[in-house]
Amino acid sequence: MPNEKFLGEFELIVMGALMRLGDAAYGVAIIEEIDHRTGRDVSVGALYSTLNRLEKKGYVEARMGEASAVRGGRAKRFFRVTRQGQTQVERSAIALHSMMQGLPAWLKGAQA
Amino acid sequence: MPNEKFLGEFELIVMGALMRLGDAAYGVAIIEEIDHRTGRDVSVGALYSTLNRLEKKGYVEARMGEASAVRGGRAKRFFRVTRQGQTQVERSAIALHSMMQGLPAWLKGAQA
DNA sequence: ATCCATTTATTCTGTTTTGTAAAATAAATA
DNA sequence: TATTTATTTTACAAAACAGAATAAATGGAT
Repeated sequence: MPNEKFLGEFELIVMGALMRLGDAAYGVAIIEEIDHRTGRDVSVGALYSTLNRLEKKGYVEARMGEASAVRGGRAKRFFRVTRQGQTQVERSAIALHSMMQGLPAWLKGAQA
Repeated sequence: MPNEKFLGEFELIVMGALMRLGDAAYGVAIIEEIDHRTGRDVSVGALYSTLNRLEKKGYVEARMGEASAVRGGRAKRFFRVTRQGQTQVERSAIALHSMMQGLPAWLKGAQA
């Protein structure tokens, strides 16, 4: 029996952003949320290819929104974490925590 | 200026194992440490290619040990995290924590 | 009313880096 | 010289990433 997979580093970051944003989770908002929390400058390509991959694996679901009445207000694609996705985040969190708990570098990260 | 990179998911796991093992961090011991803590079945190839990449980036350092007086006791290659590597683990920890803190899935992982 | 520049947004294309398994090789002892 | 512990090599799959292309909307000029 082969290994069950864990979420990649960026996949986990994106899942976190989705969970935080709830209903408001679409492209630009996700990029801004990640930038705001981590200072990371995420390219659109990086984000969407990750979202599509997560969708294919059944860890996120997408729904189409409606166009908004502002210049360029094209319809958004909103994402949310599925139950399966939630489970995967937990699995990754457990693995990471088990491995890193108690280490100074990790604790330092927890405070910041 | 492009983005500074973060450690990958498995890279972070390996760095954690090195920190835990201290002086005793070599191939088999690292694999066993990861298996023990996470249940993950790491192949030797996966481990060494990751260690070599981390070494090339200056995040770990290797030293050769001496052969041990047991059947097949070939000399081991021991690894330790460099100061730069320590910094990278912190950076990744901070990013991950900032993104995930407060989320139920993450907290659940922290307990387990 | 229609064209078109501009804006917000997603999709597509291609490349690099990371993750992985398995086979090959090496160095030791019994 | 067979067996054991260990590392190295090889080859490929998956994840991360950037940037260009495309799409769909509005606002203003004519």
